Amino acid sequence: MQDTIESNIKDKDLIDTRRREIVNAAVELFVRKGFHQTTVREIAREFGMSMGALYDYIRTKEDILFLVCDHIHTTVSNKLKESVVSEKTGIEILKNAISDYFIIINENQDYMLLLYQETKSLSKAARKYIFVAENELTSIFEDILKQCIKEKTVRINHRKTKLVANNIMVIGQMWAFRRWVLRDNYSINSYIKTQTELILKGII
Amino acid sequence: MQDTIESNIKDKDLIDTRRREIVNAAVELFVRKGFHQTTVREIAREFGMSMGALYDYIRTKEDILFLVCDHIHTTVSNKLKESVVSEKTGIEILKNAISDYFIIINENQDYMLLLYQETKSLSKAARKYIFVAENELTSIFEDILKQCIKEKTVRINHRKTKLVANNIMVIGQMWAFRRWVLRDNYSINSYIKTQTELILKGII
Amino acid sequence: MQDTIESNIKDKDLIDTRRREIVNAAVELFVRKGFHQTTVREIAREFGMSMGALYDYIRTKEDILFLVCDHIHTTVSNKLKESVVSEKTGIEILKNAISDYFIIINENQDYMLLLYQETKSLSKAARKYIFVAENELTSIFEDILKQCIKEKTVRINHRKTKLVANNIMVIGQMWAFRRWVLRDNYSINSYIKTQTELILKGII
Amino acid sequence: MQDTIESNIKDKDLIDTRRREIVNAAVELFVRKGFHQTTVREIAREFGMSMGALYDYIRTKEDILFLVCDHIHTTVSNKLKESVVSEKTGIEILKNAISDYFIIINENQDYMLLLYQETKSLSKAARKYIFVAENELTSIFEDILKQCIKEKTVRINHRKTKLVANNIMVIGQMWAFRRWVLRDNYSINSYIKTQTELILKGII
DNA sequence: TATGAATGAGACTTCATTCAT
DNA sequence: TATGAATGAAGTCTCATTCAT
Repeated sequence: MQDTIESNIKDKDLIDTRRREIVNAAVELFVRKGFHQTTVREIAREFGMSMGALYDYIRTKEDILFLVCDHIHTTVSNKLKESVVSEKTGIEILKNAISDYFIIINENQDYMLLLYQETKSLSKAARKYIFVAENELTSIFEDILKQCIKEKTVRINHRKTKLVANNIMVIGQMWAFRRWVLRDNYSINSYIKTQTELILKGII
Repeated sequence: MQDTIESNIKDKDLIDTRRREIVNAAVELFVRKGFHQTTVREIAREFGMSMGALYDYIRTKEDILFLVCDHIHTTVSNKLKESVVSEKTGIEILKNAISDYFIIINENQDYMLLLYQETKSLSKAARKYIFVAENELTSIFEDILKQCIKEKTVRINHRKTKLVANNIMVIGQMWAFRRWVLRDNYSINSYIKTQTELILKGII
Repeated sequence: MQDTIESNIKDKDLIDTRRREIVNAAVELFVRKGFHQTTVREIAREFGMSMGALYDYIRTKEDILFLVCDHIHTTVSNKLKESVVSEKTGIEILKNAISDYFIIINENQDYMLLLYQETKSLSKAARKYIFVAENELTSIFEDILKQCIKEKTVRINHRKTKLVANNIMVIGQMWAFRRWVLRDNYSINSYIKTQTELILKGII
Repeated sequence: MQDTIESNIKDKDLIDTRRREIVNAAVELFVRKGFHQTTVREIAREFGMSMGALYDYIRTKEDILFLVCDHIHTTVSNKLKESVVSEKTGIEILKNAISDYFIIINENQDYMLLLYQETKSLSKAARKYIFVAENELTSIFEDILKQCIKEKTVRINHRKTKLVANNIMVIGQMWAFRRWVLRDNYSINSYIKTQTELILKGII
């Protein structure tokens, strides 16, 4: 979806490379200072090129935020999708998916924070795009739950799958958002174990 | 805790009055445009006084954000605390508290969003303050859970109370953050009913 | 028509005063360097206030150009209108009007140059406004010519009045635009005398 | 006079070819958007070569403007010079020259506008060059007028020839500059007819 | 001779904050 | 206590020009 953003540069591969570099440069700054507090100048410096060069690959500062958000989401999404492919029973897949998702979040805590805190600085269109991507992710859990229902290992009304899927997502993100509270009492592993139990008890 | 913020004005009562007005003026603007996109000029206009007057009651723009965040949190917090006072059994109190908290969130959706999205624009000290207040709120649920454990209506390890309390908070906030997804399938009442079931099943 | 331009300042009189100062500051710079070569910083410096203050009275750089163009046109226009009020015969009024207009141009050569060279840098709306004002000026000559026709001192088809009026305007402006060629052979007075003769011979 | 402009390229013919292409590319852009609003990138794109290649044939953006102005002037000038060669009486030649010049202007209205509006963006030296070329053109009319005087068909002081010649030029250019006013009432032919009458009446 | 990515100075504009009244 | 004009630093973005390939 990066093709949406115009560029002065003709070499498509170079655009990809440089945009990756820009994302890398920006993400740390955004995490540390937030989008608004980070200046384009700083990003260019971190990027290692001139401001002019930076602006050859994007059109506005907001484009950078979009690239960053898109990157984060794609990373998380891809990792989760990989992990879900499996031949096991629904309930096993669900446990694994929860575990994998929570671990991914744990490994990308800063990025998750960034993703959810700066979304509102995006244009409506970009926000919508992220929103859709988020829903896709949620539907992964929804699908697993539906399989569980079919296998009769989970006894909830079909209508509730979306809600439970969202619960899982949110409980996962909580590990990033409330880390300062949880850290004292839980490792990521014990967090996963405990939360999985609570979730499963609720739906079995 | 507003005393933290310096003011040119001597009359304490006047400070309180004016600051309430400032919060009222700012909150809608922040909700609509976000903190950074809102200018002090706009706030002053909405406030109905001059920029100079506005700056007699605060020291920086960030102070306004803090006042707003504090106000929102206090509102929610007070409402919840009121509702919890009761003579019923722990489990009844828990159900009521969940219901009340979720309803409060429903009635203050925009404010909740604001509270969690703009927090990072606050200074470290202010952020800490909000953080502590948030924890206080969480501990309300924790205490109820502990009472339930004592009454043996809830069978979870004592250690888990904090986690479950946080889960409740987060599931509640989810109603504000994912409203676009949930709105189609749930009213606030059916949301409360279903989520309460899931939560309770997990811990009983 | 200055009311079209927005301003942060509430005091209407102050707006007028400051805008006059801005016009004075800008006009010399524009004459010397042209609109595009003049920076807002230079204008602010000449204006004697900060850039921020400058932007309290206008919204864009182009606004300054508009103010300048409007000012020039109004100045010329007013002077000409004053001079035309008279009790003499049409032909006398015509001679006087030509003379006055040419003298006004002579006294505002730089401004005339500016007016006609930078017009295309204005927005369409502003250009239209100047265009209309220019036509008003032309119609002054047209009206005089019509009076002459009525008095039978000028024998041209009614239809031609507009053309002749435009000729007079253009011949007058020529004194500003081709000054380097004409200066060697003509003073403004001999220029007026000779051109008036040529024009009158053409229409009598 | 293009030799004034330096070039990296050795092949003189290639320089000429490419510069003609550059002029063709630039002139439409300048007409449409003005010199300052047109970027070198746009010119290169229209030119059909890279920016580097473009800069092999010029040294600065201003050089392009000069090439364009020179081209326009040369075009007009050549066409007029062609048309003047004749064996007729002075007065006939004069009428023809006026007619031809006005027709040329009519056919190159946009270019005339460009020529006179962007001149001030040229360097002093380039401006001078255009200025001299303009004078040459004027002197064509001057010479014809002198011939008329010699033939006693025109009765004006010798000194006035330059003035009248300039009048003719300016009245011609007026067709381009005031086209929106004149268009309703005149075709180019009726414009020529009427203006020629007025001019001749003035000098006979 | 041709390419086009890269440079970097500088342009316009905004806005939190102050201070004379 | 209240006003609002003024400040000026800082922000985003553009674009003529260069240079390695």
